[in-house]
Amino acid sequence: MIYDPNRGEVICSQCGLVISDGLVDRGPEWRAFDSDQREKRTRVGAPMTYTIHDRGLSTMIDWKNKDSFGKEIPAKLRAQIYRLRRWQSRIRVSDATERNLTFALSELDRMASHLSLPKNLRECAARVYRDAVKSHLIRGRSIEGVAAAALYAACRQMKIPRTLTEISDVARVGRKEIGRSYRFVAGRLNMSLQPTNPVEYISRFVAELNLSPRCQRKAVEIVQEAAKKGLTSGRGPTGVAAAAIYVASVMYKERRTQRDVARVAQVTEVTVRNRFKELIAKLNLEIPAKRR
DNA sequence: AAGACGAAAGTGGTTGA
DNA sequence: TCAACAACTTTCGTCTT
Repeated sequence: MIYDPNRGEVICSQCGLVISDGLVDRGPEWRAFDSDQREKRTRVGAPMTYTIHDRGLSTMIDWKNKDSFGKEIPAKLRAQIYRLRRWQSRIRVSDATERNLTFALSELDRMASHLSLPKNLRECAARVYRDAVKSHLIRGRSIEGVAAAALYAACRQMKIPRTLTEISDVARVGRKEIGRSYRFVAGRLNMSLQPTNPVEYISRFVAELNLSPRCQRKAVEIVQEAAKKGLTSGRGPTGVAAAAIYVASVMYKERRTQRDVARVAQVTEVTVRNRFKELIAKLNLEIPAKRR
């Protein structure tokens, strides 16, 4: 058997069969030209991240009383290590702004977890929050509010939009305040704040309603047609998405009630109806006669 | 009985003077 | 800064399936 570290494969030396691949190379990522270099260049630490207040660059001292070889630390040194740990944690979150940042980022992570948002989204939100702090935009606003706003902004930037209502459900502040903070922060940071495309919502809503993929495709198509006729401008994107999905569900005889569609889109039935009426009027769509 | 429909009054935010 | 305005919501009554 031969181990090929460049490919991460274990290969049978007789026949060339790949026995196992995708192995993690645990060696150093540097090339070493002599034994001296090989000893110095070892693995580096964890990647930098925006979601930890010091970007994950500070030292951490483990709570275990083991040294780096896994051996027990003699009792004589325990007290010293203990003091070092105390100082380390004090230094890590030294002043008030650091503490606030720590709190905001943990809050950000809590909310993102509740909404099961991907990690890169959290990084993005953390970056937005840091920018807001740097530009002194938190003054007069609650940390929770700005954190929630940063999350909302990140969702829109990453094209994985969540509604303000969804954010406020997991936030500790009301929807109004989040909206206000968002507009303020996004404006001052001149982020690209284009209105959300209803299409971005469709896949999520469709999934929640257990509708077929072709139904989803139809809904997207309807929204695009509606956009051409100016039926989307000025309207709430969730309402438009909801109506399109409703129409598509009826067309393909997978009908969901207006109430259900309205619920997942977090709008009222009335709004779904109004958008629905506009769609069938201006798009001359034919709804298969009241039959299922 | 549940769903669809529509009218009327209220809310929060934008716009234009 | 204030009033007009459009979109959306809430509530409620009526009609349809």
